[in-house]
Amino acid sequence: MGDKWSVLVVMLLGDGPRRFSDLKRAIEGISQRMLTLTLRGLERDGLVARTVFPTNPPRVDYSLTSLGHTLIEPVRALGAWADENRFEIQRAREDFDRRTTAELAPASSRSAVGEGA
Amino acid sequence: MGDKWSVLVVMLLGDGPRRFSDLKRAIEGISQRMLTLTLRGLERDGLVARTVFPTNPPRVDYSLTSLGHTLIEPVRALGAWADENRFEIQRAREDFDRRTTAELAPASSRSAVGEGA
DNA sequence: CAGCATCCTAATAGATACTG
DNA sequence: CAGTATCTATTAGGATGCTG
Repeated sequence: MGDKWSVLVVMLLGDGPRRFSDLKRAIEGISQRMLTLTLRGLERDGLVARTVFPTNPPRVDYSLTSLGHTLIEPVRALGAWADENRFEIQRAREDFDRRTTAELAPASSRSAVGEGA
Repeated sequence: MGDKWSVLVVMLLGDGPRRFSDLKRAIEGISQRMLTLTLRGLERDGLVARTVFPTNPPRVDYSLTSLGHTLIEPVRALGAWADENRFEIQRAREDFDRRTTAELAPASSRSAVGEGA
């Protein structure tokens, strides 16, 4: 998928299997519906395995498949990048927003101007 | 951002600067509106630089910033993963969909059943 | 060429209530 | 506990027309 919930779930399951509500608590901010949809999507793609224990109350474990495990490394690399650069990105955004909020105080256009090639 | 258009743009700009319509042609399937929004977003995050040549007709180059360049490697790793595993994922999806389309011919539930832990 | 503005639709997220 | 069902609000995205 590529969306943020899927990324978080894959990262969490990288440390081992987890139960539904366990994931729900761990993620914080995700609705139970989105967690269901996310897990269903990951399961569909063969990244996550779903194991039902027919106990009462019911228990369902989610774990990464072997394919899912191969995803961790590249995803982690990207996560690390995001983490390392989040302040620089934040700063860039603030700069950009300040520059473009000055849209009403002209005398300067929005972009760098290049020399004719 | 993380969306697919941004990923594609970053990959393309990894090979060097490109002009707007150049990108539009290269991406194929992107609308001019989405390309504008995507570039604006990347510019805002400090990943892409926009250079205007005040010629006639106007010319605008987009290129990766140094921050943008550091993104290429992790993004490429993820892209490589997706490429390597796309058939397996496709197969997993077909399996999953076949299994869940049989939702109307029961006598088997949707998931693996675990032994009681 | 490189866009911005506007309109409109379809997909998505999120909250809430209910079930085996 | 682990969901499903339903409804609403927000968003993404495409199409079109206009400008410097």
